[in-house]
Amino acid sequence: MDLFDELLWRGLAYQWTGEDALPARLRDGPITLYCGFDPSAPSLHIGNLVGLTTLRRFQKAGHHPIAVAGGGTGMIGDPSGKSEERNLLSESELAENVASIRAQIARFLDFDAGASLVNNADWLGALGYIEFLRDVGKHFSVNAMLAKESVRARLESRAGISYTEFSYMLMQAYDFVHLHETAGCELQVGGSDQFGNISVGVDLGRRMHGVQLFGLTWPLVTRSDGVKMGKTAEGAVWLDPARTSPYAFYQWFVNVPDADAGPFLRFFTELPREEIEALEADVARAPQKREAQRRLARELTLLVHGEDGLRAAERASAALFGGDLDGLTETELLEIFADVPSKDLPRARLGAITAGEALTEAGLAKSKSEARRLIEGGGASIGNRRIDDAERPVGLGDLASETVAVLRAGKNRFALLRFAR
RNA sequence: GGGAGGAUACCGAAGUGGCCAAACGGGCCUGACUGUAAAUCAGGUGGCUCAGCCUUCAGAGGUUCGAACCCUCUUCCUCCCA
Repeated sequence: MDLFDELLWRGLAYQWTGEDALPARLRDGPITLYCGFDPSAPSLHIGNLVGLTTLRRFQKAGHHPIAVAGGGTGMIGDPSGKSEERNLLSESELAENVASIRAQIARFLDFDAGASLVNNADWLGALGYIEFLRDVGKHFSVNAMLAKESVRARLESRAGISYTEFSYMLMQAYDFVHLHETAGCELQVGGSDQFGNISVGVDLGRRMHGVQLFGLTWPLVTRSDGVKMGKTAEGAVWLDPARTSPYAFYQWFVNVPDADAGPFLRFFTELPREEIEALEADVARAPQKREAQRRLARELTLLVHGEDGLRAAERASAALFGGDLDGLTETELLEIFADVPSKDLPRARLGAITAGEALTEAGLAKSKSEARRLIEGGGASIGNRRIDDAERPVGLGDLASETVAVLRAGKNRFALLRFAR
């Protein structure tokens, strides 16, 4: 099975330009391709995973991936899928973000073996306006631009679209052509929402240089239960362990609905077809074991957080979901302390702090009222014991070990409180 | 430029002087049932020193014993006329 067939099988080839010419070109020999990443936050998140793993697949198949941090386009703002004009970041903020994202991309791509990361601010920033209008803008028809879905949606909305965002697609198209000129890049990959922007780049390549460029998009990844991709009650699931612990990252994948486990294994992992099909059969036969979800979580946690991160995530998960919370030792609890949401409190508060306050301090409830409601609804416990009174103090008897109390909200939200001496 | 109608909690949307911390729907949280599912049913969904109190109904003033609701000004939005 060659790369393109594999992408088809995995459901990653959703829409592409050039019809049969693209798979033929891929069979022809190594190709240079790129995928853009939005540097508007200092960390990538789960939503960027498909792009990262797709570039990785190409590199493993002998191609040359370029990750493009949109430091320049990030200063403009992509109108695709946005209902209103977005806030622009400063140049220095973007530069900082690009720097921290580089380390995350390095986990997926081998920069020593032909992969590279570039920041489009480097060439877009140097571009003169007149030069740009003359060399690039000349090739675009406003009539055609107005017909693009991303623009049309905004023209019809009350928010409208600024000239700045309207120009976005020209910038992205120019990126493609520039990468072709400087690095021989022939293919741009992205999510299906990018197909419009990508095909504009393909057109520009033909008009400016008479070359055939290609675009390939994957489908929008969604969850069958409607949970937003990479979202939890606490917010996005980030790749940065300081923002989302390996434990939380791992847990997000363990909790993927059965129906999505197979597709996600295909999208995100490099497991071979037979193995994925076997795991899908496992889900059908014994869904309660979550073999597929566990494997998915394991593969991705290993890739993103390394051996140590995976070990910590599995250790914490086994301890908390193992059933016997009271059987945990101080050492075990301290080991998982860093991975699970947790907080240190002075020993003096032991015996004085109420259960409601403890839940709030631990971050399981946003306010004491919410903690109270949680308790009244029977959804909170310390160790394995349900809390029945928000006012009852948390004392020595509630500790699972010498210093640590294990709090739980609902079925699977845990937090630790440590009352150190 | 003239005229009409709007702005309510995460979102949508009722309410138009006291019975309003504010109906209903969605979302979200929790319980039961389960598989750390789904579906279903039930409860909850501003804050606190919680049988009470405090801050909310675009913003600022005012009328009133009492205002989300009435009046004035301001900001923003929609529609009609030019």
